[in-house]
Amino acid sequence: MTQKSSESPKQALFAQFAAVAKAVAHPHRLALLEQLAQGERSVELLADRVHLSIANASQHLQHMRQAGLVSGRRDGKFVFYRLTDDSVLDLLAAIQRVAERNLAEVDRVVRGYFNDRDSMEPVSRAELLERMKLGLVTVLDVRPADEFALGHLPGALNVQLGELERRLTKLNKSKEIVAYCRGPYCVLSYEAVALLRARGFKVRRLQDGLPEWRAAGLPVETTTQRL
Amino acid sequence: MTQKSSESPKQALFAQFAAVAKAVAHPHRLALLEQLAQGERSVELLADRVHLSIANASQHLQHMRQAGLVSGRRDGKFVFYRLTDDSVLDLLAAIQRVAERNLAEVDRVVRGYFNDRDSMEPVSRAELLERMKLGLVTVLDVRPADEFALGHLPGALNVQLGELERRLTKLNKSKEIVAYCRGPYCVLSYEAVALLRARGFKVRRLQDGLPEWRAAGLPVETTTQRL
DNA sequence: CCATCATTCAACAGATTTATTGAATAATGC
DNA sequence: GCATTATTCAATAAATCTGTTGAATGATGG
Repeated sequence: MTQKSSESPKQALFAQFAAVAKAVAHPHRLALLEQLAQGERSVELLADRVHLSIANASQHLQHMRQAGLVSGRRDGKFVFYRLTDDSVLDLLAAIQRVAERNLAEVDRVVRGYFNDRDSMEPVSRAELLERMKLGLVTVLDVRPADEFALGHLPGALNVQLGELERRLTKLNKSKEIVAYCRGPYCVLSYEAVALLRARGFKVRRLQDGLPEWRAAGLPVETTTQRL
Repeated sequence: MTQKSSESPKQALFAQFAAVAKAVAHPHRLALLEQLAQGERSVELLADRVHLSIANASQHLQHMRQAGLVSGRRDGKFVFYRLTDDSVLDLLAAIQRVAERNLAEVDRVVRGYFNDRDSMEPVSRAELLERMKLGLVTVLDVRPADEFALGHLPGALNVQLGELERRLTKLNKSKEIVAYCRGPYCVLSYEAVALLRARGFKVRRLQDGLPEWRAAGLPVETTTQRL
């Protein structure tokens, strides 16, 4: 982590860039970052969500802090971590894109969710915006209620995965549904799409999650609006 | 590298994404990728440029191939590697951006090249295009001649770092100079800017390198045009 | 088919990373 | 001050990653 200044500047730069890459190169850390993409979180909550021991989560967070990916703020007994920058979201999205395009294995995993690969094409932000204006789509937010309450796409319905089946009848079968959830990594939306499609709905998922939507300066609602 | 299918799909995805990140999380591999961003290269040439043993370079390349970052093609005795996809360029650029924004250490290294930090602001592709049309800038390509011959920005001058000082007098001091070289990581352009600025020229560097320019679908010249 | 060259493979030691444990620090409320 | 809670630190063992070496493979040309 500490760099020798004896190296050539070029090598020193590469070493620094590699340090950034290393900081995201671990499944647990990616999971932590996905959580943090939703907003500030305490160490305890993060550890719980990602199923890590507190000490381990703390260690990973510190590692990422050293690399400049996250920063921590102490408030009373708690330390709240957050992403330092929107550029971190870009990085996560870039990793996902490379993985999706290049890795047969990701394909295999994703295919487990979908019968028909072609129709899993995600909807871009721009396309969704346009179709929302025309009233053509039902926007579905599949995140937990507390995250939804803190901000969601305008007019979105919040239905968690577990409740989805029960509430199916209330969904308009003629409108296309667009599901979204967290960051670039959220798998909930994949699962929701798979479930709804199996029931005959026309569903796609949003390319990115809420953090990217927010980062793009698009409108976010905070009022709860339930099915 | 090989993944247990016993994991939850979510964990499996994270593991795959982490594998991609790991594949770029090493200074030597970043150096190799920078070379590959210029175009196909044989293992031997890569090993030489990055100062690695052949076996070591081969190992790193295979590692990256497994992660889907590069792909190899055999032609006679040689194996030529190339980036599988433009999405890899995005990933490299994203890493650099995070590092530049967040890491004090990168700052320190870069500052070693520049006296005056504010004026090191890079020029965006769009801005450069516009100023090129208006004839306001001299575009300077500081890559080796062979790379230049294979493609460069329209009207660019090719002067390598070593020759730069000798050819100074032929540069128009009233026009702004924009220097560029390889990918997002190329340090040559930083050095060129530092040198020229020390001589009183008005210089900035292009935000990205040639690969990004090409990937954006912008025009590339192949005729050699010398100072 | 043999010699040569480019690349890959296999095996090993050395270095780095990770998860776990238990102790240390920091802030709070009584 | 003292007990409690949240987080960090330190030490350790297990796992993984790196670079080197020398041998194996694949392709070419005589």
